Amino acid sequence: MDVRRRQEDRRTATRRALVAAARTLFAQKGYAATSTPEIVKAAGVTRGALYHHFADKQALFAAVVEEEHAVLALTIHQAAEGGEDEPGPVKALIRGGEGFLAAMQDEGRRRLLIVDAPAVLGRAAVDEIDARHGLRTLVEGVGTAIEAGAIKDLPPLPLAHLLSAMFDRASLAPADEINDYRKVMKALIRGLKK
Amino acid sequence: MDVRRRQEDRRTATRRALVAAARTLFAQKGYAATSTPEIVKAAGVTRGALYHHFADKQALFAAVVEEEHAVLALTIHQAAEGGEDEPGPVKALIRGGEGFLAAMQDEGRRRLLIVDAPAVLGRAAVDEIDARHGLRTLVEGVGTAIEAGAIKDLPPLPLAHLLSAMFDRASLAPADEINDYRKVMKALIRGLKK
DNA sequence: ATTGATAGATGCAGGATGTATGAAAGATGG
DNA sequence: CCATCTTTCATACATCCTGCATCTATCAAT
Repeated sequence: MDVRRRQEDRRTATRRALVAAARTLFAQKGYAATSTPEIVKAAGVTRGALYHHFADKQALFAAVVEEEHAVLALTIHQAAEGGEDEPGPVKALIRGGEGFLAAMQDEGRRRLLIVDAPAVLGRAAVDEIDARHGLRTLVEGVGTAIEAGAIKDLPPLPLAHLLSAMFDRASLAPADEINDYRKVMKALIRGLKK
Repeated sequence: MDVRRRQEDRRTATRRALVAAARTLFAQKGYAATSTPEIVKAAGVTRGALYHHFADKQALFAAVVEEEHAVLALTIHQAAEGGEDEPGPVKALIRGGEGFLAAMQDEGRRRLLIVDAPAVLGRAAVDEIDARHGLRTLVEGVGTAIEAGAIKDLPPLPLAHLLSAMFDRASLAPADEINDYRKVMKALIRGLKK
C-alpha cells in the first residue's frame, strides 16, 4: 500500500460524500433550488471542504453529471448484454433505445441530465461529456448499421445526435404515453432502412 | 376611446419595457446570470415596478418565453407563405422544418427557448406553452400527412414531439454542420412515407 | 521532532431575491 | 370640483447565498 494512503482516503471520502449528497439534492429539487449549505449539511462536512475540492457550485454539479452519465452508460450496457442473439444492426439500435428509456425512468436522473445540465453547464460542455459516454456507443451503432448497408448512407454523428435528442424527449414523455413514443421511435428508425 | 386609457397605457408600457429588456439580457447572458437590478436598469424602471407586474423573476422569464414563442411561430408561418404550390404533406413537413431551423439561427433565441426554458420553467410548463404555438402546427402537419395516407399511421402527438425534439437539437448544431443535419432530418421524415 | 503541505473549518464581504411600507398618479362618485 | 379609493410605482429592509480569505488541524517527509 502506498504510504500516503490515509490522506488519499480522506480526500476521496469527502469528495464522494459531497458528490453523493449533491446528486440526491440536485435530482430532487434541481440545481437552482439547491443551496451549498444544504449539500454540505447532507454530506456531513462544511462549505470549506466543498470549496477546497471544487472551484464552485457549478464544478460540483459537473462532477455529479459526469458520474451520472457514467453509471447510465454502464446500466445500459449491462442491460444490452442479455439475449443479443443475432440482432442485426437496426434491431440493435432499437434495443439500445429501449435500454436508454428503461434507464431513464428515474425522474431525478432525467432532471439532472436532460433538464438542468444543458442550462447549467452549457450545451457545448454537455455535448463533450455525452460524446465520451452514451453518444459514443450510439455513433458506433449507426456506424456499423451504415457500413453493413442496413440503413441509408448518412453522416453518422448528426444522425446519432438527432436520435439521441429523440430518445431524450421520449424519456420525458408522460408514463402512460410512453408506449406510443416507443412505437413512433421504432417507425422512425425502421424508416432509415434502405 | 375608453376613459381609462391612460392608466392602461402606462401599465402596458412598463410591462413591455420590462419584457423587452429582460428578453435582451436573458438571451445574452442566460437566466441565472441576469439579475433583476440589471433588468430594471435596462428597462428604465425600478424593481418595485417589476414585482408589481410579475410575481417573481421566473414569472417575468415566462412572459419572455411566451412572447418569443409567439414571434417564432409567426416568423415561421410567414416564411412558409411564399411559394407553396402544391407541396404535398411530406414536403410541407420538410419545409416547416427548414423554416424552423432558419428562424432558430438566433443564438439568444436558442438559449431562451431550448436551453434555459426547460430548466427554469420545467418541462411541463414548456410543453404547455409549446402546445399552443409551434407544436400545434406541427401536430396539424403530421395529422394531415397521416390522413392523406402519405406517411405511416402513427400517433400524431408523440410523432410531433419527437420531430420537434430533433428540430431543436438540429438547431443547436455547429453552424458548419447544419447542412448535414438538414440532410439527416429530410431522410428521417422521408422514411416515414408508406 | 521539526518542517512543510494538504484537508478542512470559520468568518466576512458583496450581491441578489422577495416583501413590506410609503408616495404619487389616475379613476370614481357626489 | 373635491374627496376618496384604487392602481402604479419607488424605497427600505430582512434574509439568504455565493465565493474568498484566513485560520486550524492533520498528515507526510526528512
